[in-house]
Amino acid sequence: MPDNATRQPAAASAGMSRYGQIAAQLQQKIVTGEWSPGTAIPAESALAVEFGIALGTIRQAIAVLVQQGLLERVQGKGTFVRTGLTGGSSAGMMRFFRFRSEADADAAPTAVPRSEILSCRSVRLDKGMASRFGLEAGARGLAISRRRWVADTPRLLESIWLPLPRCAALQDTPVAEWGELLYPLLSQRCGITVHRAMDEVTFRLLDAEEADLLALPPSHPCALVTRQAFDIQGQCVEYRLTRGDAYAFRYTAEIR
Amino acid sequence: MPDNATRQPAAASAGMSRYGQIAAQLQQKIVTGEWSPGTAIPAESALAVEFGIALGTIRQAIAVLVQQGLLERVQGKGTFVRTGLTGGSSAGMMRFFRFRSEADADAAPTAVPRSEILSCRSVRLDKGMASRFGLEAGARGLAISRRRWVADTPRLLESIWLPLPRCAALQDTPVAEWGELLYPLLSQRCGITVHRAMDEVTFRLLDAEEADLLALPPSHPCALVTRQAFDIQGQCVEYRLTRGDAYAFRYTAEIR
DNA sequence: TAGTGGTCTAGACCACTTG
DNA sequence: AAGTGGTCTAGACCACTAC
Repeated sequence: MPDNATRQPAAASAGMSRYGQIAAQLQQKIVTGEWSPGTAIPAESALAVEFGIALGTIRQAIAVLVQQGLLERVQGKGTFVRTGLTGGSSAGMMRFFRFRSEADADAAPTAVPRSEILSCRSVRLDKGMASRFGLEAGARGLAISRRRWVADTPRLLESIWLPLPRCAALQDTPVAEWGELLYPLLSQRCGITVHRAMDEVTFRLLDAEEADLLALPPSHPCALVTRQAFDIQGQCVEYRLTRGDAYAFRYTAEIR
Repeated sequence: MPDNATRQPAAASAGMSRYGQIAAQLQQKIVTGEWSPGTAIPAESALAVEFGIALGTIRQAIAVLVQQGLLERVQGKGTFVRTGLTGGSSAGMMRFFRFRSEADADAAPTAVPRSEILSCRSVRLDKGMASRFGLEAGARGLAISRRRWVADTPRLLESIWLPLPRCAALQDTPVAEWGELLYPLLSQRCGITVHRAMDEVTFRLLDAEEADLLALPPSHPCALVTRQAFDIQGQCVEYRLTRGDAYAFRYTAEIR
């Protein structure tokens, strides 16, 4: 067996297992974009040769990144860098709400809501929002107001903030061409991959303007979902507030 | 290498990998109680000999059950059958609510609320509840009403149903000896291990009686958590409705 | 048919826990 | 010192996917 010390040049090998070090190196290739989302990484056998380790060890390293959601294995085809979140039913707001069309009682699983951009303008970010995006106080961002419809009824109200140098391309895109989902747009226009998001749910009453836009009575109760989305480097790329009828809120969680 | 056909007697080996079959057999030993919660299972080497397979294969089988939450590995000590849920902060209702004492603003992480049993009586279960518990229509169950306090303030109202032959031992235990948590009680008195639970959250308004018990105004908004808890065999062993002030509701979820 | 990941073996040595 | 799980090797064959 070759000597370990000659194999690990100067990496961050402090108390880390071999496959842990390899996993970190693979993660670097993904985060830096050397391996881009959707593409296949080299075969296990090739990587084993490249790193000078056994097949089982490179498999263990890959397993770590699969667990983290960075890679995806497909039998017979290869191992692929995962595409970011789409904002569809699994990651989108519809997993928090169950809206019924007025017609049928327990309707079909609700599809992606139609998006109506109410406003989109460049604003100066307050200190908290700027630091969230890793910008200096006073930096600018994009503030978007969006209303989402399900079957001819306004259902969700969203206030979205995006960091501005990164998302400038959105300003050059007519809102008519935005489509229904934000994340595919961020990917295509700004090269931003949303890899992870944190949602926090609380409860309050609608103010007069919100109630009007949602066609609900003033002071109607609403669920408020606060989302922070992060790219593959762990940088926050979106802050969003979503309001929807509290009586349509329905969320299921499994414990252990 | 020994012949495979001689090694797998008559198990459910239909299209299943070797470690998958072994995992199923280990799961049987846990579910049937041959290996009880909290105890160590035989060492990997012993199991490898017992099943006539390589160490790596038994490790893969164990990994499956660890992933399922049935086993827990501890380096240097052994592999243990996991103890059930406790209903503490990780699995309990406090992960849905953030109550503040009136004194200090952003207080310490709230501990387990004190439990006050309002009533506990044997009732006839309706058809839905009975079938949930795997009982025939008209079977009996235990209906418990419980109020939970955090620092001298009533905060949560719970209605709990339990299947009756299984939980009969609770009727012989004075409520003064119940303690603050239900699941340890179920474990000690009835031998029931709660292994998994499903929570569903919705919003509605408190009725007059509920509001009175929670010292809140009538028609105050509340979060309603509906829980079904299951034992290690997958049998439902608890149905619970929990109501708490909607303004204290706060839940965080990570996506991907 | 060639290439991929999936399964499995039979060893070895290491790190941690316990008596 | 003995026993446990954790890591790693260097092979083998199988199942699936593509061309």
